[in-house]
Amino acid sequence: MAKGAGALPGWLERGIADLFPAGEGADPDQQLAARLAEAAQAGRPLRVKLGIDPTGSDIHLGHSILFRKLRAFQDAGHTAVLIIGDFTARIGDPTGKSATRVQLSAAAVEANAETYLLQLGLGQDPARALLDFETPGRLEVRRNSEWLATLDLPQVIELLGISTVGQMLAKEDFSNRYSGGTPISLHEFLYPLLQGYDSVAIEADLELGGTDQKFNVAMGRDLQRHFGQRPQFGLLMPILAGLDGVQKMSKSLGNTVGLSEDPLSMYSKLEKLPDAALPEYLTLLTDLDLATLPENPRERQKALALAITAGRHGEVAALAAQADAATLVAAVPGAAAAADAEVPEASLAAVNFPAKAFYLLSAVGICASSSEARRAIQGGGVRLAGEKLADPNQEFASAAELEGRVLQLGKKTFRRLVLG
RNA sequence: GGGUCGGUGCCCGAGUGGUUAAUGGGGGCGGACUGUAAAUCCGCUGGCUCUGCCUACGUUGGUUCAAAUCCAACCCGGCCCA
Repeated sequence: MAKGAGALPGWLERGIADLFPAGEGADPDQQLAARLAEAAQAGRPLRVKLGIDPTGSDIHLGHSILFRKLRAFQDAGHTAVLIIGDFTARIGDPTGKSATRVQLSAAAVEANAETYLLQLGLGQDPARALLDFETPGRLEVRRNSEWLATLDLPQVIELLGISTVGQMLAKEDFSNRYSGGTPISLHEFLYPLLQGYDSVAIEADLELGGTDQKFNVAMGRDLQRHFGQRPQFGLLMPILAGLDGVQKMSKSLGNTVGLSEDPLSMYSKLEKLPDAALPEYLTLLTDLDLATLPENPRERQKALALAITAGRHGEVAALAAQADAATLVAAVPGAAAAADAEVPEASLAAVNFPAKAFYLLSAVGICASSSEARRAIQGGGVRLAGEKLADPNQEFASAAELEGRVLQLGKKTFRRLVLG
């Protein structure tokens, strides 16, 4: 657990990877607990900064741990300042990237920002929303183009003067790339400075981030000091491992659970999470008390999947997903079971009949290509209404004979064929 | 800007004129096993309504019966020098 987290409330301390500074004594500039006490006494909520880079459009569970922590601050009466990095997204955060990021257009960034806010719960039932959009004073949404777009060259040079090449190269990512011979564009050096300047612009008391953000958060402290402000605290959360339990959760690695996924896919992905990742997931993504959970890892997987699914979709939907997942997976060869369960539908409308089996699979979208479908069938991984398909060239004369039947690929992909 | 090395399929990485859709590894998918997992073993892994036809080795041209492999120009990157 983080150093110096002694007198902190449980909601704050849960799951954190790092908190700094964490000095001794009761100095409100060195001890977050003291700062919280000071704020409570003055009746002034802390300003808790979280920056998001609107570069992708789907929020997944990995992102949500920061939002959960931010929400916890909101619920404790503090002000969440959500910064949409619409300006910095156009530079591209080099963090964790082996290569220079593509710069995004302003329009694309804006579109992404909109979908982000919707996924965070803008206009949603506050009970299910990730952030509290409703309570006055609990949320500010800012775009950093507000203050970054108008910086002039002398100001930029001032920012550049605050750090040194040595400091930049000390950042793990930059040093890896530098020593590994991967290009680093000069403008990438600006990113940590601009993110740090965000803290100045909004007068942050604390910045939330993943552990990969330590450098940037620390930079914010330097900049605030330079501009005569009290430096913020840095609160870092672990980077969530993906469903493989090894690599970080990332869309490009295909090991994510999206917040907007349907209950069944969310549940079924989570209930087979590798054992090693369970404690982390339970701590970071649920409020469950680990001490009271059953020891059996299988039971824990279920509890995890149920809790997270219920958080997004409600208890009823989560329980239904659990039941469906059980029927679908348990009864692999049994078609009858799968026939009752909630299964995503696939339309036969785009299929030209007569249709050969491999073509059907691709036309219906269950396989990415017809060649892939052919292989899947030859590999013995495809079932129609429970019957294994043996011949990729098997022909189906009309949609009528397929309607209502369940097409299955592997153990977990099911599609009910419908006419529409 | 000069010198030099290099750009191969999702990724890494072999291949330096001819059964090459292109060795191998990783990843992914499927099968067996299992706790629905992990580990392990096996198979598949460019596209196409596919007994055949397309498109592929940075880009564009060229040499050749034949090129990822040779030549030229260009684009992109590493390193060294400025």
